[in-house]
Amino acid sequence: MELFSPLKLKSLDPHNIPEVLDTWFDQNERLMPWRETRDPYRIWLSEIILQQTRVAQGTPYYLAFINQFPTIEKLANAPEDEVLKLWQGLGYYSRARNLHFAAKQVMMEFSGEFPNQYSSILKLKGVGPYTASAIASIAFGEKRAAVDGNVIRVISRLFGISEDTNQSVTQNTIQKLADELIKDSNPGRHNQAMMEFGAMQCVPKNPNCQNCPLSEYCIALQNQWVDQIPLKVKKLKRRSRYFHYFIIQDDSNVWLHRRSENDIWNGLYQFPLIESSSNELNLPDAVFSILGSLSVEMIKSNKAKKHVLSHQDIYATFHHIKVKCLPESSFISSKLNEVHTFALPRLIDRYLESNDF
DNA sequence: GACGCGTGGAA
DNA sequence: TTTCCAAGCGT
Repeated sequence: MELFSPLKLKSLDPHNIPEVLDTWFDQNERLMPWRETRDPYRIWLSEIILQQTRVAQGTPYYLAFINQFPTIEKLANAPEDEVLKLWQGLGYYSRARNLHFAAKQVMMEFSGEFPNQYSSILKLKGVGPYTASAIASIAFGEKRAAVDGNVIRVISRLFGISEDTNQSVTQNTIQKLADELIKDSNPGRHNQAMMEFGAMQCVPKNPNCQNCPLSEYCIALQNQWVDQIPLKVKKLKRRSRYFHYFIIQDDSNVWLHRRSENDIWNGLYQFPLIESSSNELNLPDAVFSILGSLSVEMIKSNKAKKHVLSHQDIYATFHHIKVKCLPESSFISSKLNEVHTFALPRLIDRYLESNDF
């Protein structure tokens, strides 16, 4: 089957794309800690951290993990709390749990030897087709096209694919083109070049097409479709959730609440809260509720995206317990156990840093 | 196949 | 201010 259709254009021969890309990568590759090694453990760790995460955000976490867990064995032997604590603030916490689980998988199911081919790497929890391809190609030189968000964007533009890239049919088309492009390449390097190109040059918004080494190959550019490709049919509307946090403490303790499953921040710790659908909160009811039913699950709702703090400054006294609604900063306690992984860690930091209680 | 999961930066 | 979205995956 001819994947690079001659009918599509007047663009140059797509078979030359990998070489052009390789030259571009020579001149534009960014230095990253995980690019200094072919240790599959480190490649894997970096790939998990970078899922849906920018390099700048993930890099400090990568360094902290390597520092604390230089080998996969040390990671596997650590308590899960310790792994989660190190992940604190990065988001998508199931990645941390799966990371820990997979480390134990490697120790138990692979005798401590990191799996060395796509099919077995794919068995690791938290590793899907993209990540398995990336590890197999970068650490072991296997010819697997790793297709992530960057590659989807680059290929859909180059080949003028205007269909919805959220559809699996479209993704299959893109995967085939990616498979075609990786032939005759150094696969690990080619994959990284594709992703780097998407991240640096063929960016989502306002890419600099006037100064692009692939402009002559780009069907989207020739048709002035660049700002419409890749097409992603938008889904659900966002909704706001309002979390009113309370700090409840006596002289030496602060009340913490552990969130439960089927909602955001599963298993993480936080101050007890009242959730409402608007920014308003009935204080007496809220205080009564928070003190009377801390063990009762708060009302849950789906499709949440944003968490807004109430700024009302509320103060009440129940016996010897002080209750205050948290406006972005509050008071201090030394009794927050370090092993807890907090939702909204920056909020906790502000609490710890203040001295007015 | 649709949905849920986090955070921070950019426009 | 709001919206988008960034090296995806599990259920």
